[in-house]
Amino acid sequence: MIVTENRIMLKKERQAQIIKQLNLHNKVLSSDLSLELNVSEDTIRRDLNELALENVIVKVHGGALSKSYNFTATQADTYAYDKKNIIAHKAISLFREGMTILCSGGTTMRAIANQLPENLHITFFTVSPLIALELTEHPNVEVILLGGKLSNISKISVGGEVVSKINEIKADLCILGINGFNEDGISDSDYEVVQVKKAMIKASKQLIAPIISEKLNSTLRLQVASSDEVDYLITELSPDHKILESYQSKVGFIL
Amino acid sequence: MIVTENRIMLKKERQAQIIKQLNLHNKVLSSDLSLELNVSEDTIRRDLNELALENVIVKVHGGALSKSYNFTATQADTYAYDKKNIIAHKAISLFREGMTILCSGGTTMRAIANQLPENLHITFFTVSPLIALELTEHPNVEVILLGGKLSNISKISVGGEVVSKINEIKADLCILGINGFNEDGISDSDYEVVQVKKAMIKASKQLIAPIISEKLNSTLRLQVASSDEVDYLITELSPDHKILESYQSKVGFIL
DNA sequence: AAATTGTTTGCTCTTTTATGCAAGTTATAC
DNA sequence: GTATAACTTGCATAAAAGAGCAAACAATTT
Repeated sequence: MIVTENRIMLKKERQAQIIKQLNLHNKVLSSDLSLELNVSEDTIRRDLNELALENVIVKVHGGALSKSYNFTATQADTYAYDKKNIIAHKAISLFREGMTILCSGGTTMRAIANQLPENLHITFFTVSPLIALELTEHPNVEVILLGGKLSNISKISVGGEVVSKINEIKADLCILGINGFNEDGISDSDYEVVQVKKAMIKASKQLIAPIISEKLNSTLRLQVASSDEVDYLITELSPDHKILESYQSKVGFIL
Repeated sequence: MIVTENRIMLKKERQAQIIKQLNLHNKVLSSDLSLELNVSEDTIRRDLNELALENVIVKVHGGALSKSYNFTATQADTYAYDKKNIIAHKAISLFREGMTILCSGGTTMRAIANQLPENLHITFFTVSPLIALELTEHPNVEVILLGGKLSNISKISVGGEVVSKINEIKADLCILGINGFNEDGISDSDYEVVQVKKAMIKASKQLIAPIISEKLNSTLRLQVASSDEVDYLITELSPDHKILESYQSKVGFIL
């Protein structure tokens, strides 16, 4: 086979190009990228979806925006917002007076922090400064912020300090912001983040996995936990929805 | 070389533009936006509706208003905002490549975090989750968040853990958010916060005290530091302003 | 080297989204 | 009140996204 003009580009390489473009212009159009990189728009879309799943970019109709293009403070798109509130409610139903809860970041966790009833006395340990701030709005909640190097992408504390600090904690519940989830369990794309999440799971009696149904059946590079470690899988769907069927035997409960 | 004529604007991008205009003018007209952004008024209306649904703007007949426009406080805020930016600039002029800076919270510190030039490589240690988040927007900055119990009022980490962690640090500069200041020095009202601030000062070679002039000559219950410990007093005023006269002999430098 | 397995890519078909236009309705101004 | 601008609703169109499939390719094992 003869490569006529352009040398072949590997997937990773192409995605790196996309990110480069994004850093440069803060936005990219799928159609432009398709031309520039000599692949079909389908491929570009798949790339963008992957990068969005890894939380590196923000995908929008027609292309993608750089993450720092942080305009709407309530980044939750209008319709996902409702779903997250449903999930938040289900999660909160598991909370009991006096509990100690360990949690990471993510928009779903943010919804939980907002919906939290005023009367509950709970101690939260969190690696997410944003969640920590939201939680301090509740007078009956004690917030312990776990410090460390702050990851630029995921905005949570990472590193050995955090992990060893987590190891000292004994929590009732662990709530993880989840990026990838399938029958095998929870996965993520950032090594540092995975270390922290693993420690969080180990430090807690029960693991709650809140996830929007559209993120189900997605896999990222690194394994965080197997599905049998998950005590509660919470989605916005009814527990007997057929999408969840394959998870019934894998996780503890589905809410 | 491919020059992408960006005639096409993504929806989110357009909505970001609208918000920008709104922040700038506090009100926008659908008709104006239609012309500026080259889309029909229908589209603008739909955008405004969406943004209103997300609670980002207030939609009215003919256009939209900025959310804060409803509170009369905006003017005063913006006014103080300018002063804080002046202070931020002066403070940043003391920053050097490779420095380690220890900082607390407060709106002035926030202005500093925003104004920070992109190219500087600095390591920040901070007890403020909010400042930490703002700092992560700068790619060349390393942010170490100091964890601990999060104070509901001051929104910074406090407690023995934080203090002992701070004692392990050796920083070049310490920037404190300051509530009370007079010829005797820095004072504050929260015991826990004072402990943290004292530790921060001890851990740093130089102490920077940024303060809005109107807060000068105020005293709070607890002493944080004497004025001769302050290396740089930074206000929005000219260093030779008469209000600052009585401080000339007390502190290191006045900027 | 051949066979097997899994990944990547492009194509088709269908569904969804974004946008503008037209017709009828409501609000605001004079 | 009436006129005008702004809004609503429904519809049409084009672009984009999603699902499923098969060929091409890469990585492994035999």
